[in-house]
Amino acid sequence: MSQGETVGPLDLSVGYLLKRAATALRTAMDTALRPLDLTVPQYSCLEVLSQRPGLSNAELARAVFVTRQSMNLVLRGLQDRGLVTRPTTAPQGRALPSTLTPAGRAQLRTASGLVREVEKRMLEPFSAAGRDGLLRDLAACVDALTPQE
Amino acid sequence: MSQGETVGPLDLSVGYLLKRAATALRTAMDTALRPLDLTVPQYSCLEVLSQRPGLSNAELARAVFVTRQSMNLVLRGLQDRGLVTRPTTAPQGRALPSTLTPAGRAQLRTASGLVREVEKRMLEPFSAAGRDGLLRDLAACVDALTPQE
DNA sequence: TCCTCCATGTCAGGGTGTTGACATAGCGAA
DNA sequence: TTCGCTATGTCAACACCCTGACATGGAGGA
Repeated sequence: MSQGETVGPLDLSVGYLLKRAATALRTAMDTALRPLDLTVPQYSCLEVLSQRPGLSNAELARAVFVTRQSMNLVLRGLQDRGLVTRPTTAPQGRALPSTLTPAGRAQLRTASGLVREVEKRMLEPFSAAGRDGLLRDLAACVDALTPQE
Repeated sequence: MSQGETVGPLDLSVGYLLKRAATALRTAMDTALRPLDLTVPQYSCLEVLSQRPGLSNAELARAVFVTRQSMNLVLRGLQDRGLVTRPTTAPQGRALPSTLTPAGRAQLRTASGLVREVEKRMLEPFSAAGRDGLLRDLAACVDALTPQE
């Protein structure tokens, strides 16, 4: 059953492989982050927040491509674990700017190492030029699919 | 907000772009298939069933990388709409081989055209060689991430 | 023969993400 | 000033998929 049968032209479809690759990466990241009790969305949130501190819930949601509601749950979980702080009252407007706590920064550091390890494993068979090419190709796919260019 | 701000090194991460590309493709396929009242898993099921008729629920699930339970729901929906037939009693063993009905084949034909259109749009900026290279690169990523080589 | 192991289909429960909706706070034009 | 318009945070309901579990049917070894 493994792969001896007639697999059909599915393996020749870019869409099929794209999904397979994304799923494999997601699974690998998930298992790598499990010892830290971090899900992939939680890690993504920490990473974005580290690069752009003070982002509001809605801005974070847009950056990670989820809804505000989902990001709110993620943020609340991180908040309860003391990895992220959010003021109880909005400094101006309604946006509550989130920031990493020192514990959050430490957790992110180890998590980032693990994730980078996974990416390195995935990109092992590539040369530096090949990696850049893949990056460019994926970006081209996204651009071609995005309606409002 | 669009993309003028400091996006940080996120756009340089292959994992990030992989996820973005897969999400964009999924969304595009979903909107393309919406007029036919087909979800992406339903379409995938029809496509696999067309290439390998008589597959059982469990085999279909493995082919599409979902659980038997999820595939069972998909299959039941397709069955209720008359696109797929499944015998009520197993010819042998417990497996119930599924087959496309003529209506299912017709629906798949138009759906397949729409999906192919989306893929064509995504691959527009690529040459034939570039497309093959992308295919090969994605397969390499999957292989590098899959534990049991 | 009988018995153990494996695969299949199915049911129940939980987790996670989404859509829809609502109240509130700032901004800009009449 | 006052009236929309937009954006934000939050609640509820729903859908989807997964993990866990169970009963049944076949195959292979003692």
